[in-house]
Amino acid sequence: MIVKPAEFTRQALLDHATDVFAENGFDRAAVREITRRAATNQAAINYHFGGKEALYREVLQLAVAKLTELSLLDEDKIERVSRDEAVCLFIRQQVAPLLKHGQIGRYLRIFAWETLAPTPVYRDFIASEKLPILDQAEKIVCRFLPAGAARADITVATIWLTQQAAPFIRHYDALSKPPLNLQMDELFIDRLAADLGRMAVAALSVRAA
Amino acid sequence: MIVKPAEFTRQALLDHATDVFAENGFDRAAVREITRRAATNQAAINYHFGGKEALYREVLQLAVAKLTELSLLDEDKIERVSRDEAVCLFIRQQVAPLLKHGQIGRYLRIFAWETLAPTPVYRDFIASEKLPILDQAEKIVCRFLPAGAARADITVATIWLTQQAAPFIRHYDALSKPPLNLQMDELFIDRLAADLGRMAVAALSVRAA
DNA sequence: TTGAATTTGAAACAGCCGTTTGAAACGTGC
DNA sequence: GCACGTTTCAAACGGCTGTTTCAAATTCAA
Repeated sequence: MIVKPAEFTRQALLDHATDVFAENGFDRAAVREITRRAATNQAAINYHFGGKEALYREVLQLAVAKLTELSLLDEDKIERVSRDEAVCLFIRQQVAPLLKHGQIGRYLRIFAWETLAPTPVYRDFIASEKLPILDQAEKIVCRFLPAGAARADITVATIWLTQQAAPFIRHYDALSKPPLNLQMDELFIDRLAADLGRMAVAALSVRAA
Repeated sequence: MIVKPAEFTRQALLDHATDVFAENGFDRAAVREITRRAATNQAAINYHFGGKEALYREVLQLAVAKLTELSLLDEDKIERVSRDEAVCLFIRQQVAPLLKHGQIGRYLRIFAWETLAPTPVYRDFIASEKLPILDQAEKIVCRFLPAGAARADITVATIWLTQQAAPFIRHYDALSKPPLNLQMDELFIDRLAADLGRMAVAALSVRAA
């Protein structure tokens, strides 16, 4: 083995932990299941990370890192492109993970669990490290709302925008399996992103008036 | 003094079970917590219902019954009013539970858990008993889509419409507690329903072209 | 090669889970 | 008052949870 075997175990744990957390959420995820998939012992999690919570914290950090890295938008670009285009790009980057469902989609699924029932670990996490997605969404929304828009209106519109793609992440199985059997190929994702983008632009535009 | 009849215990179990299931989802809901709140013994659940799953099934049935009863729409009305009005009424009935969060909102919260991680009980339930919400949404959506719309497009738009209010059900705590402290009074709900209604109408309208 | 440090492993720990048990307590008809 | 079916209760069951323990294995430096 090229790298240290210990590091290999660590990475295997992180990788399979991401799967199990995405499938079951933090609470229902069993450390025995994670270590079984990583082909190692239960004690490995406590040795390498210090416990289930610490492992989860590291997965969360990895998640935002990957999502940020693969983002179609950054703070500059949001203000360079038109507001309609910004919305479409934002929607597209939310829908994109449907394609490689086993790769990036699991990160979004972890956050989907957290929006329903935030764990203490997640609360601490977002308290210390701001999520770029939320900042992006707020910036975009503010380009549609009137200048003196109330804080509540901004928050409502921001939550709305961030959640536009979420139903399709959650209903992935319902869409791809019988009786619908939709093929989650590039064509479908492109159309879905385009449709949702146009819908979001239209919806946000009525808030501008 | 009135001693508690068996029916009283049954009702208390159903009521507090609804709370606990809404708060934690089926898996994390503990029968010990339910029976503790209902001021009775753990064995009561198995005596009155036959087990945790059977109790949950009964809660689900009660949920659709209540939601159907309080619905602003029925099959007739959907086609009598204008399509825009139908959308607004549909959105309003989804947002309304935010007001009496402890009463009907808990039912929506249970369904929110199920959309993320369907339990076997729920799968059986929707297989036998169709949810009126889904039928309503599909009927409304079809009034916007072209006549020969593909099944996939209808489903995507239906899922989209049913989930428009869901983020605010899920983020109830984030909205009503610091740092936002939004008062979930009738005025706020009215404005939210009106805003979301107009946005949904605008979004669905672009799908008609 | 030797010795210390790192990493892995099987087993056991305490705690919570849903369910079962069998004996009390209860209301009810005789 | 008695007996009977109904309802409640504390206790215990087996199973799963995350974590700990400590010996064995491995790695790496001297």
